[in-house]
Amino acid sequence: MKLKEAHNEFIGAWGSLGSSWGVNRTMAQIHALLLVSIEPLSAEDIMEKLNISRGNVNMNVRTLIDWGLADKRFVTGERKEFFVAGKDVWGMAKQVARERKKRELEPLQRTLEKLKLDKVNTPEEKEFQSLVKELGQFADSADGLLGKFINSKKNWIFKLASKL
Amino acid sequence: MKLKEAHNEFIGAWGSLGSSWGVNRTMAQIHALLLVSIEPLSAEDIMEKLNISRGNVNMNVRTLIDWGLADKRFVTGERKEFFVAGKDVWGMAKQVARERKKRELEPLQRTLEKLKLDKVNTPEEKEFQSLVKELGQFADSADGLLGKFINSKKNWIFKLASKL
DNA sequence: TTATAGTTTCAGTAATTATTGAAACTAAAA
DNA sequence: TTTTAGTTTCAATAATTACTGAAACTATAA
Repeated sequence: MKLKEAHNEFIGAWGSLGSSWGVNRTMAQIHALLLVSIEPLSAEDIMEKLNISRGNVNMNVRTLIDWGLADKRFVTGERKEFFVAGKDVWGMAKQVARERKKRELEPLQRTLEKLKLDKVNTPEEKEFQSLVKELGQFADSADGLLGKFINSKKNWIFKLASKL
Repeated sequence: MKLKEAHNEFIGAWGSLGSSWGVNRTMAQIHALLLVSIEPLSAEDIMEKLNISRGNVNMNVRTLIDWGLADKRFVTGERKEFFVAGKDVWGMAKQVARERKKRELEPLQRTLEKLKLDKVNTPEEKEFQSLVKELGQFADSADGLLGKFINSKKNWIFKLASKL
């Protein structure tokens, strides 16, 4: 496979995977494009290569920056902004985990927290209470585990995987 | 908080959380409704309580069954089908993990597998190759870890979380 | 058989989410 | 200042995804 071809495959795949990972297609494609580019790219470069509008590039690049997956880069002698993606897969995975923890796990925990019944007498009330409690315990463990992951050093996951 | 109120909160929350968990809102709401019901519910019960159409109930209940999150239940003396959700949070989490592994991780692994370059000479080619390799290693570890989780016994996650 | 109760499918429609493109904005340089 | 290069925002529109409702189907009972 030629490099160009592989790049395109990769960008396409990353884009369509993005949707199942909770990231929109364009954002994922821009990320992929930045990942495979050695040189920083300008908004225009991205517009051209992916055939998308300036507004779209702007919004999604901003989100990538918010997620910590890309950075602005000023190139000497150039007035416009350029962008690069962090090439460190480990750091990338941690950033994604951090975002998902925030968007998926934490709202669940907050909601469960609120669901306290006035009284717990009937079997239905008891069952509900224990459901909420179990879900809460589970969410807390998952949260703790993700937290460890996010603050871990490189290779943690490898070590962990081999330890089990 | 009254039981009814708590039920509604829970159903609403589970539904809106569903979307960020990659499950559509109705499917998540049906799941929540079944979770809080002691009695098995018929398609009609679900239609009424959630104000949705028969077709919608049917499709989403089927998906819940496919995911292993709900089961058909025949009630003696009744001709129609009733549905229940597994109340075991642990089993539920494993099912969700299994689905997400299938939908999110495995396609990534398959794609990365294909991205082999003919030759690796230029710095760009080298960088691309190492990116793909790193992603692959990472995906494999994550896959392994999830696999362990899916086949694990209850409390594995608690033990794991406390071990770290 | 035919009637009846219940389930499934799917074309059309509605709701949601992503994208465009042009106008408003900001800042550097002439 | 004014001009020019570049960035950001957002209303309008397109694309995607979910839902409805009615018709087709299946199975039991009269």
